[in-house]
Amino acid sequence: MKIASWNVNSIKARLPRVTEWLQEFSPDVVMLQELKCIDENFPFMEIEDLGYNLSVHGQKSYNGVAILSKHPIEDVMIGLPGDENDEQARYIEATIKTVRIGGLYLPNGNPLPGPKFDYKLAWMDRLIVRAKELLAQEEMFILGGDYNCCPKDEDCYDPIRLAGDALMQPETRDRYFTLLNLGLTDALRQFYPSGHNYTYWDYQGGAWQKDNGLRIDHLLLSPQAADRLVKCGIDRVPRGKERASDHTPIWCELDID
DNA sequence: ATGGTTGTGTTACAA
Repeated sequence: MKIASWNVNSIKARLPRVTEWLQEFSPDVVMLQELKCIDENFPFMEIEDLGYNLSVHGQKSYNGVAILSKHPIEDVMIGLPGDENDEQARYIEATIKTVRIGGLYLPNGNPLPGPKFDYKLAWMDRLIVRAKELLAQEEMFILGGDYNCCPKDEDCYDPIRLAGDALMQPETRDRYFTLLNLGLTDALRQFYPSGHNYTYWDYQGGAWQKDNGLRIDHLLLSPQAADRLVKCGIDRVPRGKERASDHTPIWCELDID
């Protein structure tokens, strides 16, 4: 079963890129982030016509997450628990076959210090709580998406230049590594233990052409899912196309029916 | 070099 995550930076602007990629790559499950549209405006038909079921958690202009699946989507949970006043559409969780899938769009957190960075850290604390709850069930799960976190300096093309960015802060990294220390596995690093494996390139300054990227999209696996991990990779092809998202898909394959 | 790009939805804000 192929499971992917992609921050599309507007599903409406990206629909041609998304549909061609679904047909070429044929993932079983996809977590999408930054839909930038309300549920009613999501292009359901165009994606359902390709054989995908859909669960969408949209929002006007900003954020928005979805899960696509060739298999039935069950027990959908909208929103990350822990703050009833949080109205940003950044989390969706559902069960597909025997795997619990959590699709997330972690807050960017810039500028810092300030309320946006505080919100990011609080959101990460809530994600840690949710990860603990899922781990207690001792079943297969994946927490995937745009984490807006460069775990290490090697995950950034110029760590000096971006040292002040929220994606690089020790407080951000500490919380990311707390997730790993709970027992989650960074799927990509199982196959590419070190080096540059970027998933995001800024639109500005020819970042893509210069390979000035960041590794900020991650697939974190529960121990039961990691036991079935066959392969993981980053598909750079969509980033090089016309009208591309600034992110490109990350995917993994699990050995399950 | 205090800029640059893309998207939403109105011309400001987020990334």
